[in-house]
Amino acid sequence: MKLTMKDIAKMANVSMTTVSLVLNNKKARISQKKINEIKKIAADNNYIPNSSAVSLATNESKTIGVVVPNIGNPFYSLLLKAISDALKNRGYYALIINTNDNHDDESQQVQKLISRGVDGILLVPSNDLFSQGSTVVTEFLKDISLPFVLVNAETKLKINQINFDSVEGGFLATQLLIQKGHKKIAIITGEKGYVNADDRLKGYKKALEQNHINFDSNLVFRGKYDIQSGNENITKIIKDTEATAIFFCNDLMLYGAMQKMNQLKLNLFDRYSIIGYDDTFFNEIFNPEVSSVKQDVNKLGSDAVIMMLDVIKNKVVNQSKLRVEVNDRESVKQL
Amino acid sequence: MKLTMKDIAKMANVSMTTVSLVLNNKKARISQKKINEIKKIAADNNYIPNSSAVSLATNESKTIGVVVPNIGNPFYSLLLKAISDALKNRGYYALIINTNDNHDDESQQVQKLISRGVDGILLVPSNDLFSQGSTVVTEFLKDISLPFVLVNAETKLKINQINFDSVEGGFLATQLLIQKGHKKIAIITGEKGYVNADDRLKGYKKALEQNHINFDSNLVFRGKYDIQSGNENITKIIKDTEATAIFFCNDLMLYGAMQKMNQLKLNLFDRYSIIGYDDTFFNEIFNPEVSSVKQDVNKLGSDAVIMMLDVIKNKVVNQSKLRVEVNDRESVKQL
DNA sequence: TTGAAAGCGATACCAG
DNA sequence: CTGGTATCGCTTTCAA
Repeated sequence: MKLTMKDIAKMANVSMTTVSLVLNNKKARISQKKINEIKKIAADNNYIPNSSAVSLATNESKTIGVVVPNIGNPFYSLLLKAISDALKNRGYYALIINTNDNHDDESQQVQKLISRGVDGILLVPSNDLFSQGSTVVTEFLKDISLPFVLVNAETKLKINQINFDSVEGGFLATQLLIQKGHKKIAIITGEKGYVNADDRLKGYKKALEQNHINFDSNLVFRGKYDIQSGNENITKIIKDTEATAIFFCNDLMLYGAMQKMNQLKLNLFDRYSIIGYDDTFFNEIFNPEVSSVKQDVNKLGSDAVIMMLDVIKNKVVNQSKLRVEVNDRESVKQL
Repeated sequence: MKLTMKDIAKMANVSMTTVSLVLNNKKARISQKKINEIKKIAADNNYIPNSSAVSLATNESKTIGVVVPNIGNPFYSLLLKAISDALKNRGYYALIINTNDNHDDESQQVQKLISRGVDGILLVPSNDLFSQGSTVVTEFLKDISLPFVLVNAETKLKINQINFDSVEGGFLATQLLIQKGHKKIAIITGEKGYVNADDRLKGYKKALEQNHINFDSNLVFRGKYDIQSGNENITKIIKDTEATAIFFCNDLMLYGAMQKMNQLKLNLFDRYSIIGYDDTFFNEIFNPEVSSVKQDVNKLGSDAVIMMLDVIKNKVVNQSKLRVEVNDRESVKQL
């Protein structure tokens, strides 16, 4: 029983063209009288345009596909929130796909999104993808036959991408620890190839170097950016190192370490100076409040959307790198 | 340059009908030879069907609108993950809208979703809606001219809905505290009308009553289910009550209270027996690990999706209430 | 200032 | 087994 433009045209005794013009506020000089009349009929009958028809005719869907590795992870969920709000404000819809950090699924879903007729794709890539090496990454990305923006990851390819300066993040975090007198600094970064993991490690090394501290590969640990990994790695750090400080390359791993320490009836913060990464809002509920590298996720999300729409409109290639800063709270203490 | 069915038909020297039949695997008895030929052409040329056209012709979009109050909140983000995974597994897409717990927006977005041509809506309502009273709720819901399922909230209306038994949750939590000898139990529930808030309070009262403990309205506090509210209410509880235990009706408020106590250099868990609600995974990283009412969010999400598809298919009215349980860890101690 | 009609890319009914 | 063709609801060009 849904009302169509044709119905309205009939009711108003005008053509469909006129109705279309009026309802889309086109600046065709239709008499004010008709305009009012048509608008009233539409409103009274609660007319709702059929967007499939609109899409078919205009060849655009006002929909952006958003591919995310894991909605459950606080970092991604906040990013998603920023993206979805930014899209909404611009009259776009977000078709959101959760890949569970599985590249096969990711790849399949991207294809489906394309077929689904989205105008573009915001791709927040899985760690699984990057850990497969740059050949796979390149192959995958160049197969995407639609405007897309790579979000929160970096490649050397000439494609649209926006991300944080992770080298800087790693550097700043390490620098802070060094300033406070630490020399034996353990780092838990992401597994080989994981998104941003190597950059954060690079920043760590750079800070050591600038301060003439020898790099010790025994202080480098890797995890999957999840609670479990924090759990496992803290055990190794206690057992195998003399570290006085730990740099966790994401907060979840830090929480995992806290958990483990609690189980062992030890206090993570008494034993080590700690700095995390992501500045998750949970950090401020602890005692001491946890210092962390702060990335402006809101900006990442909204800038990504802006870039996406720009790409769709102007067919340009954009690259953007956002600065990060350290939110120094209480968990880093003078040695 | 995109390939259409027409093109394929031409290339294969058959009609569009045949192509459509073949590509959709309809059981029309087309000769195997042609089937192979057509499929090969489609594959070789990387044919991608235009879904707007399909939707227009079939009048279904394989898309479900999902309206959520706040993606950033861990409870909702986990629910969203469950929903989006369940939809994906069934070949549906999720059009996700974040309303920032604002009913005006919620209402607008639902209308847009309808116009967008979704097949149905999963509505996880805002607290803002329910706090406006049942007249508004009723008006709003009965205006939705599309199959929809109300998720994580309850109304007396004869509509599709799925939620947790919050009376039971309130009861179980309180019961546990009473069993451990507590009689002065403060409760921080949601503000008047907030989703599930009154049910949890009802369960609290029921437990008191069954144990012949007088209800004391001075022990009842209300918040907005966020960190800030926990912050504010714990201050009042310390100052104005002699409570020995606190029942937080969601974990975020509990975290807020922890934060405040840390700032005051006090320990929440030393001073009070604590139980939360939602069983957020963060609960297990604390010392002591936090007891909490556990709701199976995954099941809520996937059951909601199943119900949604059932509703679309069979035009029935479903109602479902999921049981909850208490995950008793370490934060409730014998008095 | 307004209308007729040609698409957009599929589906599905009806013939043959 | 296969093909013509109307149809879905809207946009847009061209004429009037």
